[in-house]
Amino acid sequence: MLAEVFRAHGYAGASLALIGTRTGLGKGSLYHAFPGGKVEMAQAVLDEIGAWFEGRIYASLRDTPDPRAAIRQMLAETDGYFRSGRRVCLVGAFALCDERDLFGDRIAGYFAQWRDALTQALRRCGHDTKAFDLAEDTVLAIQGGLVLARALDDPEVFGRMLKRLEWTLLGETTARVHPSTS
Amino acid sequence: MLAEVFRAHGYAGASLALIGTRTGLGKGSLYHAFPGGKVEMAQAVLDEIGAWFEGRIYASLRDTPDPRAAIRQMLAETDGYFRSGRRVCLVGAFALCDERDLFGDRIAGYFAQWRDALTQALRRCGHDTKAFDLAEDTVLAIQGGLVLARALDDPEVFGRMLKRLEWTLLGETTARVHPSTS
DNA sequence: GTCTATAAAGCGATAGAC
DNA sequence: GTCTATCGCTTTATAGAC
Repeated sequence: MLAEVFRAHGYAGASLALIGTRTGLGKGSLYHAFPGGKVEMAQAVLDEIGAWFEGRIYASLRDTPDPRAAIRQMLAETDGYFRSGRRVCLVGAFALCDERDLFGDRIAGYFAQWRDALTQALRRCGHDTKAFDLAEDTVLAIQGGLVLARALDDPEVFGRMLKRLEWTLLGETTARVHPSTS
Repeated sequence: MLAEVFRAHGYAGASLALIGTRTGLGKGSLYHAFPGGKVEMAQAVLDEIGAWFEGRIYASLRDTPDPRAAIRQMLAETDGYFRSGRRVCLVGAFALCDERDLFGDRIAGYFAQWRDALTQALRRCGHDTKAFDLAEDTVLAIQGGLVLARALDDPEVFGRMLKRLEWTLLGETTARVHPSTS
């Protein structure tokens, strides 16, 4: 709920008045829950997002005995989380415009953990030397897909990108066919 | 100059006081030059950016007799424009956080023109059916590279992404060797 | 714990002198 | 064309009643 206000309006655009309206709480209640004010609210949201990705995506990528299944799960969870391109990545948005300095460590951690967990999974399913490059390119493409989908107001950009990722990460030893080559 | 203030602080964060300081002009002068206020200033900046890319990148991609040279030029100009990953894409930032509705047509136009011009160039050098997908993936990767480079505070992310693009777009029929496979 | 009232500062924008 | 002064509004944050 709190996260959605930041997602929809950005850090600067999410005024306390707006947050109060959307959460149904007065400023007194908000400052009681978050004595640090707006900065602490955003930090809590970023921590919540980080925990969600850790539990649903990163952990499996690092630990599962079936890395290919974990990668497939990553793509499916990513599609669901970002509502197939209709939802913005709050961490990416904070990195670009809003005071990156305030949340720099959390922003960097979110992306570094994703990249490193995916690198591990890729190493365990054949992509030895290319694992890091492939992981970096994947995390980066997801962010770019969200930017482009929103800029063009066309969520299908995001879906096409995920399909290409599926092919790149899993397709070469799978029965699946790349959509652009079928 | 005006563009740099928006780039560094976002639309919401670029207050008129800050703009006045950086440009060395008072509010009176600013409103004389831009009667529409802050919205008109941002529109002028977006138009200036659009014209720059049209002249330096899009036009060559569409019209040159040597599409491979135009693509190489695109990669070089892109690297230079974004200062090898140290500079943010204002259009991408506006698309994500700041009032996208105010500048939606300019934002969509920027990316659509880039994608379509690149599609034309790719069609003329062998990538027939894959040209659109490849162009979309390229534009998207550049944006993602900027997000990730800034999030991780590591400009080299952008350079590695450009190298991979060079390989994907031009490498297969060229003597160049992909850095991650050499 | 939640509310209202309010403080102090910053915002975009305007008016008018020069 | 550039400036200063100012308007009206919104912002974050606090104080204190209940």
